Amino acid sequence: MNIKTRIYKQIRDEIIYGKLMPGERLPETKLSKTLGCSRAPVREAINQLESEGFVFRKPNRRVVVNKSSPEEIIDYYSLLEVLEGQAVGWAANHLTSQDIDKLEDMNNSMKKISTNDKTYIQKWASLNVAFHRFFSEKSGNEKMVWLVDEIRLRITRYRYLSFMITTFNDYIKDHEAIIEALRQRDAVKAKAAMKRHISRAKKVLLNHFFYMPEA
Amino acid sequence: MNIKTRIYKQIRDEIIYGKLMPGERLPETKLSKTLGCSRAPVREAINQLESEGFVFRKPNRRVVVNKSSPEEIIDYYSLLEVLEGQAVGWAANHLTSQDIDKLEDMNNSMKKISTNDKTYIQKWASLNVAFHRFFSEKSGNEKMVWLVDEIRLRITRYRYLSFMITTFNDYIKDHEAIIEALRQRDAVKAKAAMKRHISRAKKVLLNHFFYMPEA
DNA sequence: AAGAGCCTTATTGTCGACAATTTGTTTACC
DNA sequence: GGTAAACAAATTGTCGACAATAAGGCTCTT
Repeated sequence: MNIKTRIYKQIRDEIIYGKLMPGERLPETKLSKTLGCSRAPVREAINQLESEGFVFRKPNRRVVVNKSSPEEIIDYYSLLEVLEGQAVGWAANHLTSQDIDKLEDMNNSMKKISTNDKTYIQKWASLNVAFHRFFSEKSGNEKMVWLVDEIRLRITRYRYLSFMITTFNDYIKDHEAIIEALRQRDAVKAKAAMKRHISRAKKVLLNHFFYMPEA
Repeated sequence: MNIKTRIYKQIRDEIIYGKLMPGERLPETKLSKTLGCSRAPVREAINQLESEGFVFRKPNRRVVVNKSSPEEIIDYYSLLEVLEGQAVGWAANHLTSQDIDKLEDMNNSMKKISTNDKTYIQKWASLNVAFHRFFSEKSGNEKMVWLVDEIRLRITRYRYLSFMITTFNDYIKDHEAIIEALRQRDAVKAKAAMKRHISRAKKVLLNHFFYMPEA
């Protein structure tokens, strides 16, 4: 693998998992020393992180980690509601019953994940991504896949937190409602169910991390 | 201005205006010689163009100009319908009557542009961008601005062609319909009008450039 | 003590060079 | 004649260096 790619993933993950905090500066020279390579790959990695919204350049050309904010969560999730809702609506028209079986399998696998399993967050996350990605892939619009992926990448930070606080039962029921609507060939209902599902995820996140009562 | 930025704009414009054709390769060494700089800024410019969908890397790490396709037009414009439609719907709730006046002014300015003016395409384009951008800016969702800009950047190639073939009257009437619906405070109607408008632009483009009868 | 102008230091922007990889071409073999 | 190995050319990935720019600190003045 490229040095650039390795560096990129490393820095990105440190941002996602909260090791690099918002506002923290990312000087190329220091990073290249820490990571044991020259500035060129570090620079490319940072440029990519900038284009993906993880970091941004201040007017003085210093690069800092982007901050988290409830507004950002609201904005991204509201767009996901619109886009994934539309994706489900489009996909509903040409999903085969085998496709729907596959969705059900994924959801059942999620149901079986035990929170005693040490890697349950990773397992849930990857199944959940696959479940959601299924719709954009079957929407018949290639660019929908790109767009939803782009947004989901940008909210990975938040979703990682979300996974640690949620009892997944509500989400699984949401998924079941979507699947049920698809079985009935009711595109409008399926779309509405997806929007509700994403809206719930948005609220869960907002409640836990920004509007928490002073306990 | 940065060398990187200058190079980026130059290459991007050559792609947009059809000077660099789809499939054409972009070797860093050759470009740096042509453009009179070292490889570093060329490389950064190309990376940015890649992240914006203008070029892509083949498996052999050669970079080539992305091809145009009717599917791509359909996909991008369909997403714009959804997103800009939603933007209008959201914006409708908090647009002041001064805001609507401003929209009307822009549309009237577009109406007055004469095709005898040599720069009429540029004038139309910038007013049209401002008109459309107004809604995402007023949608109350910052990320909507980013998303719509991102998509519109990617279809600049097509829109440039579109400007050369269209009689703008239909578009101006579409805009008027949107404005009228907004004056009536009818968000649903305004949203539908915007979707129709973008759908029309999509069809115009498709008809002229890909389904042209063998004349 | 507050602010303006220098000096030092940290950081980024750009360069040329080399190593690694891929492509294209020639040569040898069946 | 066609295929494979060997070689040459083109291209990218990475490096270290230097120049340009901005930040932080120092002195001097008021």
